[in-house]
Amino acid sequence: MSKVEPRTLRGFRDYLPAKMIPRQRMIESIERTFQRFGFAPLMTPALEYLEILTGKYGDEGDQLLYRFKDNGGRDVGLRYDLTVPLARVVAQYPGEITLPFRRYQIAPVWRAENPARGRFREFMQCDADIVGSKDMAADAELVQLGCELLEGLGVERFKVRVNHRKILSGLMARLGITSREAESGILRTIDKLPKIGEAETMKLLRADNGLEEGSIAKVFEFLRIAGTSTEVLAGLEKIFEEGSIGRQGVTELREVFSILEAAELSSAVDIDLSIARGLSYYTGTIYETFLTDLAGYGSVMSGGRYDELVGVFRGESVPAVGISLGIDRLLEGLVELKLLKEARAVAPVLVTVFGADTAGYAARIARWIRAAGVGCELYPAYAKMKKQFTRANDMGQRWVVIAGSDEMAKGQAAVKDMQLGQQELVAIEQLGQYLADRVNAV
RNA sequence: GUGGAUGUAGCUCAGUUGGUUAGAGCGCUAGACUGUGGCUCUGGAGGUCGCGGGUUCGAGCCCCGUCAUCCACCCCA
Repeated sequence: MSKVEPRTLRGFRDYLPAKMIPRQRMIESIERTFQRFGFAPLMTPALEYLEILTGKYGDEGDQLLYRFKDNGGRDVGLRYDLTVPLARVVAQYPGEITLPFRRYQIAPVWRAENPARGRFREFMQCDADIVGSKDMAADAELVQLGCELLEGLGVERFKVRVNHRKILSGLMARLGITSREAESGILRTIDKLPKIGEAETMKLLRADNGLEEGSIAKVFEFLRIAGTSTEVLAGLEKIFEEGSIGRQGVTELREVFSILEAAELSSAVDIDLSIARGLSYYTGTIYETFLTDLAGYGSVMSGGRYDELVGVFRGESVPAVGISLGIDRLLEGLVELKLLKEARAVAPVLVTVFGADTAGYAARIARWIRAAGVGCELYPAYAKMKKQFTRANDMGQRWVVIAGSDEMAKGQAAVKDMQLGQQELVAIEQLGQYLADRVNAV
């Protein structure tokens, strides 16, 4: 056989143990948080009929779908997110799903994007959604969940930025914009404000979006509304007439924030009127979350309300809100911030093996240690002690259990704590307990 | 997808106006230390100079193509 060049596809990555161990721990933490909030697990296939996926993400999104014909000639696509499959499931099993339905799903999604820092073609999303509630209690609950997800991962410095589609629609109504194209063009320009500044934004609004001075003034009257959430809401209320669509958005956001404040969680949450979100299915609140210390890095967690999406599959519309954490982007972000300690070994204990004469004794010791619930690796070859110690050191294993012929003769093992540099002789029947006490104390 | 930059050992990089056998640090490995890791010292292994073509007596260096990576735009988890 000719040699095949080992390589991975652009935008796709291998996760070696040093990354995979912390990643798996993150996923476990996220899953625990989801369950603590009463969300139930759901799994759906990676492949969907293409028609399920198309038309849900906007023109840009459609371009980014991985699509092909399967072996039977069917048009299929790899899922682009976990929200559309959820909407499909809710519509497909009306008899088996009790509304409001709270589910979580942790699974990879695929987007044929141009890879960049923190952006991949295959990445894991962690989604939680509440389907079947139109009330802001659900929106607030998901924001709270989002904050706790990040806190549970040890991320302290982040900000959830919240906006509302109806507020943006209200602005469009004030500008007399009716076409969806013009609207998304303007939103795209507005979205750049934090990056390019006011003067440039004005230029673009004039040049790219063809807005008149009066309209530009209205956009900035809107964008300059700043301050605490209470102040922003008050400012918006002055702009939007009672009964207008914009006013509805303000009222809903006000409700979300009053719940967050009462729950004492509003400090990590801000209103940001420039957040637009590209996915076209959002209809209400929208969220994007940024790491405070990585300005310019993409959103690590986002979501929003999509009251019309389920209706696409069901006829009657069912209101829904969701939030999605991108674990791979977050992981890379934490690596950049040096907040992630890479770990190489899963088991904290290494049992030495010197030769055929003591291998059986070492295997028996390892069995006892494992029976005590302690992760334990048996050195997989006959090697010099020095070599085995070096490995334990490199792997970050704190305890080395020496099972040589001297120990075997006495029914003992020497346990060395690599961190303290101290060593003790322990009878093997006490070894499991001895190590369990120490490992659990860490 | 568009524009710009980069591609030399496992990693970070050096490599003078194209000139014989391509270097350093770190890492890896063996030993100094014949039952003990981290520190130190000594030796060793490891490179189709991303890949393909061209110019040249001669290419890591110049030209073309290609692939990959990074940055910006775009968009987002």
